[in-house]
Amino acid sequence: MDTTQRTDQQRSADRRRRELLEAADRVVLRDGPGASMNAIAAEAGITKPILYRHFGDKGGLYAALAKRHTDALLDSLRAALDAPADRRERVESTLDTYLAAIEARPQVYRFLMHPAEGGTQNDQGFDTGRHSIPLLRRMGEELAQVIEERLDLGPGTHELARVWGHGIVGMMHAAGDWWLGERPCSRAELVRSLADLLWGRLAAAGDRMGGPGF
Amino acid sequence: MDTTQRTDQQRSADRRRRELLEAADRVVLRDGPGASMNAIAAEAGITKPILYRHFGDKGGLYAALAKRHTDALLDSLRAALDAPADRRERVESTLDTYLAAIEARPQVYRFLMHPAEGGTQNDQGFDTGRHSIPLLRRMGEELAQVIEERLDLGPGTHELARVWGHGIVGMMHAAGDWWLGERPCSRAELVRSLADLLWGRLAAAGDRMGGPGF
DNA sequence: AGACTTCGGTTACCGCAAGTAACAAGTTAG
DNA sequence: CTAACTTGTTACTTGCGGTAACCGAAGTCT
Repeated sequence: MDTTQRTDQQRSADRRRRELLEAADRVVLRDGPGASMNAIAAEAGITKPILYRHFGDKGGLYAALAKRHTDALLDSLRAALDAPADRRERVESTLDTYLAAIEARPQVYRFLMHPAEGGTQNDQGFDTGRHSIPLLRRMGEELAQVIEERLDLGPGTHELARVWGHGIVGMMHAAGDWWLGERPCSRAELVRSLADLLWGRLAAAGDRMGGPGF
Repeated sequence: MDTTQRTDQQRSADRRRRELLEAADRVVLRDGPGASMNAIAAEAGITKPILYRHFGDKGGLYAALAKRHTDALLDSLRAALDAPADRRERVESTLDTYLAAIEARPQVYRFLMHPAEGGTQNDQGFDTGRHSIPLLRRMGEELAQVIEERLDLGPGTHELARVWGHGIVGMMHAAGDWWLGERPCSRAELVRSLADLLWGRLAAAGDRMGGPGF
């Protein structure tokens, strides 16, 4: 049981793990987030206990699965966020990247936004707010960091950037979700509308005559 | 079986239904959204099949439960949205009302944002985006309507208002969720930061020196 | 009065999915 | 040859959503 051996075994275990994840991916994309462990095991050509040996429990598997997609999406978002262009263009391009991703693979998206699913009885001692979707949290933090790095907002920049990061991500997510369901306009129009919102067009708009101004 | 009889029965059934809902409420608030039908029935002093007679299935019960809270929250939001004050004040008051609500009763909030929970295998032919939380959708539509009624946004007002409605609600939700978990600042500060974001401070902020402007 | 429906309710069950225990190779080390 | 470890299995337990079938106490019809 020397070092090289150990490494070999771990290598093999990692390869196996990746195979299992790919099988799980296929099943989840086919059957939705309610896919059973049995089904996943069958797709991978093995049986349940092996899955449990590798991932602990269903949550572990789903977390691992989510991490893959989350990382991938975050990478492309980072690219859009880092492109050499002015601020507005970059914001629009980031929004568009996100929307294009959820448009292209709605099942993945659906899975990422739905991961909790308390099978039996899960965490009772809940932290009053920890249930948020990991992907959203990560995107929020990431954006917050970018904002803080690049914008000069005076004192309190740190907190402000974080609020904005999570807020903007939430805006993008909710609008995207609604848009994906109803498809009321093109992606480009949606991007433009959201960027307009962030650019303060809500505050600048004139009141409609008749009632008190909004 | 004349009309009065029928009415009496229905009245009684409605009262019962309300009692059951209140029991369910207590259990869900105590045990979280994973509360079992057995537990709810026990809390109500009866057994499962009665719940099923009243609500069809778990989804029905949860939908009824969610509707109560959703309606209540929407009422208070409407009040804030309709108050006689200028636009910025009204936006801030609406944000604050929402945040105060989720702060006061995080369990209710948690439940409202989590209602899906496909028990067995549910809707497989999924509409690619219909899984969003009903409360968020309703809030988004409501806000969209208010925006459209009161703001003059030129051509395309209707679509623009809806995008903004859902986007703003999503911003509020995500930021609130994050805030509730980490409590990085006071509610008032959060409200101010979000309103600033909506007022275009992101676009107006100066670049930090060193990198390309965000 | 006595038979007949009709509530409000219960027990006992089905099916299914998560998770686990216990066991059966095959492989490598000493 | 045996001991330990990896990889896999079968078969089980537990718990939940959901349902079928039964039960008793009312009111109703004749």
